[in-house]
Amino acid sequence: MLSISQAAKTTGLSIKSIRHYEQIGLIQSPPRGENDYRYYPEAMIRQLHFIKSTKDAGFNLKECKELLLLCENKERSSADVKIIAQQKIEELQARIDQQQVLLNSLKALTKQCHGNSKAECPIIDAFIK
Amino acid sequence: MLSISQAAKTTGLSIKSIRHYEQIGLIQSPPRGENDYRYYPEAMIRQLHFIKSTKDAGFNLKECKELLLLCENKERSSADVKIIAQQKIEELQARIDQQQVLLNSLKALTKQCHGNSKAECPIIDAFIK
DNA sequence: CATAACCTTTACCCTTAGGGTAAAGTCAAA
DNA sequence: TTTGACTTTACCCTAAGGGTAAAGGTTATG
Repeated sequence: MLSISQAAKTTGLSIKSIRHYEQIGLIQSPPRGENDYRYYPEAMIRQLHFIKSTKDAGFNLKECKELLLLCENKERSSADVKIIAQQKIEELQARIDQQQVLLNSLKALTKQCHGNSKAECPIIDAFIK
Repeated sequence: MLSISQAAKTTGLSIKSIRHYEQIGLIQSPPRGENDYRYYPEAMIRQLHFIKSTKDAGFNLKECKELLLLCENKERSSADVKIIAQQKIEELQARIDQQQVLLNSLKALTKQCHGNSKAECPIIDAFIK
């Protein structure tokens, strides 16, 4: 049984995050000692590891929860997992594309700006329109 | 003098946003009518337009404020504007790169998943480690 | 054994950029 | 005049925690 700081250290999560996950129901409440401290059994440590991985992979906590449920469900079909992954792929792609558009126009504008001590500035001008 | 809904319509901002910008000091408080309604003179409408443009260009409100100040400062140097734009370019590029990494690994994983009715799933397996 | 250094708890406020809603007052048109 | 549209302030909500305080528990050292 690990204390919360030990759990944080081995999973790479912060103490705040672990408590937060409990609060929003992403993990269950761990057993408490007589001192009221949280003590995490191995099964919960494994869950926390899993959450860390999915979070690092770009999933939000709601999606992490779905994946965790699938992870622990032996009746799952890999199709269900794949659907979630594909949705995230599309979301990521859309975000990247959108940011790339912004980046390109900002680059174009910036290239036109002399960047000197004068007030005249194509970047500002573009925003005034 | 435009009412807040007229200001919102012509600038493409929401009423909530306009009030919010006032609250955080991004714009000044507009004059009020006897009815206590906000009425926006043309100069403020131009500011709101400018804010809409910079926001659409990917800047956050703090940066919008900096740009607005530069916009209204006739002593500005275009170099100052260019620095802000270049910082945003780097920030956007970093975010895109990071998301691209996530996207690539998620794509690789998803390609390996059969997406059938069986429980075996390389995506889940990757997250368990 | 005492005390310092560290750990844990709950609770509260903070972040971004507003959205949603309520209650109350105001304006304009039929 | 009444109805519908508009405005006001005020409050709670979002995601994912970070920071801090106050209080109490634990451990290591002298």
